[in-house]
Amino acid sequence: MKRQRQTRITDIAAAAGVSAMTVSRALRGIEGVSEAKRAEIVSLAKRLNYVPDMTARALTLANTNLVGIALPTLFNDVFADVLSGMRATFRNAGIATVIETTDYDPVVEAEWVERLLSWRPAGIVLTGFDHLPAVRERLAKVQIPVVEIWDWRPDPIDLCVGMDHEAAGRALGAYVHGLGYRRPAFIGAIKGRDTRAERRLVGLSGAFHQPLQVFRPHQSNAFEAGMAGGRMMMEAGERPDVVFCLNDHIAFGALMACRGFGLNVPDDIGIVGFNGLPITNVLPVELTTMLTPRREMGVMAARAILSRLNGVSTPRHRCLIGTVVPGATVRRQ
Amino acid sequence: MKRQRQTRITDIAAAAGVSAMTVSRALRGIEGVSEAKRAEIVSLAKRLNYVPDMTARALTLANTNLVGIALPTLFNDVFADVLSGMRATFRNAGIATVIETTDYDPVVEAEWVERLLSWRPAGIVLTGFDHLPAVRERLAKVQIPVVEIWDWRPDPIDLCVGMDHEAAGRALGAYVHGLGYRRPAFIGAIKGRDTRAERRLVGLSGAFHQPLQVFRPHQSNAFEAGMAGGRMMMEAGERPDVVFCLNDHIAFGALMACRGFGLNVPDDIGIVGFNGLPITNVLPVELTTMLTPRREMGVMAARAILSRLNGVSTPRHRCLIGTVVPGATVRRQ
DNA sequence: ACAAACAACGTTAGCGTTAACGTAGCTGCT
DNA sequence: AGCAGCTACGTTAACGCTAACGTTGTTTGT
Repeated sequence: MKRQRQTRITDIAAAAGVSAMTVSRALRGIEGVSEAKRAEIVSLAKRLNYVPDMTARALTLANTNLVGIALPTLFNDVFADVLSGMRATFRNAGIATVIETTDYDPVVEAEWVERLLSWRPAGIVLTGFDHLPAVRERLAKVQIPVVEIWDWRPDPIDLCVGMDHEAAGRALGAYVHGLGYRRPAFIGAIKGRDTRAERRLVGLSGAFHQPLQVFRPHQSNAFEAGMAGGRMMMEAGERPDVVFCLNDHIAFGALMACRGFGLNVPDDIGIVGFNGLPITNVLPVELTTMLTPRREMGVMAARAILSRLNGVSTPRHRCLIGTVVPGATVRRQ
Repeated sequence: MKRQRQTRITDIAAAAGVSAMTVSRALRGIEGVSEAKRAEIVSLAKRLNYVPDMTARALTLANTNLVGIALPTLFNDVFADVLSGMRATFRNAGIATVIETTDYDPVVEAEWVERLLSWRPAGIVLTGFDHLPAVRERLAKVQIPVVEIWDWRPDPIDLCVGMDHEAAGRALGAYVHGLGYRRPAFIGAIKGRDTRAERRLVGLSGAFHQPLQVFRPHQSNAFEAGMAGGRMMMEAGERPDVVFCLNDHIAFGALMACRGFGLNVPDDIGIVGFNGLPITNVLPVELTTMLTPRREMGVMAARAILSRLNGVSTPRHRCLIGTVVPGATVRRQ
């Protein structure tokens, strides 16, 4: 369906009896137009329902104020938090954001990157480091700032603001190991989907000097996955004395599953979450977890891009750290 | 910062020794190019890292494949569900989506609409009916499909796919009233923020033939708001016999608060949620709630826009309904 | 054998906007 | 008076791409 012809800048120019350039200047607030004429043009533009055409503007300026952001999912307050900080920062800088969810699929991400690039974005934010080689190559060649967030690796495409999840797992594991737990388990998701979680698992193993017993429910919802994982754990042979969960929502589901089986937390089994989401503040028992600097991460990622856009130098790496939140779902020394 | 000069279609044309038009045809898969030449051009485009420029394409075609979607928040699985259905449908139709969150602020929405319109979108999706008059006027004039979702009203700007929240409240209230409850309360959010919730409240009052005792915690997180609301309720004078919550997450928080005060649910007090989110499947006691057709709503909203774009006639209104989920947080007859 | 039909291209012009440059008229100074 | 320096505009060309139309060479039908 062909779009209806919109009011153009020349229509206003004709109506006002001036040149298109004067209208352009007037509407953009650029000097070189008398105040009387500017007021007249602005009111005329409003009356004629004029809407500037960014596609044309982008064409002449060879530049847009768009930043694309790829996240794995929106069904996770973690990314909503990151996004919130990021968008607020970009908005204050007059930059519009375009969001995409990849559902943890690098192919979806790759297709999105191609689509996005064709809109000439000013910057790109990607979650994690699991990209197709083609994406890395493409973005390495394009001269626009790229930030990889949430995860942390030594070799970002361009910039990186994230967490060392292996170190986080190690820190959290060390804390719990220090409390005397010796038979750890892990409830996660489908193998290989969430690489960050897998790396935390590596860190946990390191802290316990042994591999963890791993349960991988396939439910897509975190609460349900947690409950299913908890049940798998109950029905497994050897019962662990503590279970680390991919995130707090899974931990909550696991907690409910354990209670359903008549187990006492933390006396019979310890439960540990990850992220420190608000739900932990309303649980019947305070969840032991690790608070992650999500909003801050979003803000810093946005600032990194803004620095690049303004030609200010910015460190290639930013490695933030989480904070262990001692709770009552593990027995304390 | 001026963007680096990208490979243009004419660069490829020069390299291949053909005209720009032939390259354009070859890359878009339009007939009129021999297979041999097309293959050569495609491989050349890849080698030269060519990225088509949508801003230029949109300019000539006076058309984009973008649909803008405004949602109040992403910190709510309801909208994540709606969005999921909508994006999947649009994606299958080859349409890209641009998301914005308004944080329930009509002013933010209005600013976004202006920004979006300047990108010449093919369609617009708005949540609810709380728009600035200027937005209604603007969108009524623009000849692009607009769908208002989630809520339902007789006078949409263009199209409407939603729920009659007053009727939903009445239905849910009638069910609970029928169970013998007579002193209803409501835990919501800041007054006037979520208009749909307010209209459900109206429906509830209707079903009970009396106004509800209303508690409005100010916490932004739903879990925390629920717990705070529950506490407010405990500390209030007259104790209700049943409390309706704005959504399931608030209901969970309220449930925890009630338990914290030593109350038994449902014997001492009934608790009712809204939406039927997955968390209800892992709660220690099955939550009485109303299941809302969120994903379906997203799919239908997207289809409505697609119909318009394809010139197919589509009904102006679509009114979906929720389903009462009888749970164990109210005593059953 | 010759026109008609067709496939495979090329040419032109235009989409709406803005950077860069040009120009007219006025002001103030010597 | 004459000129520099300013303000307030206008003109031109270009951004990258594609619709519409034009052109060439080849095939097909009779």
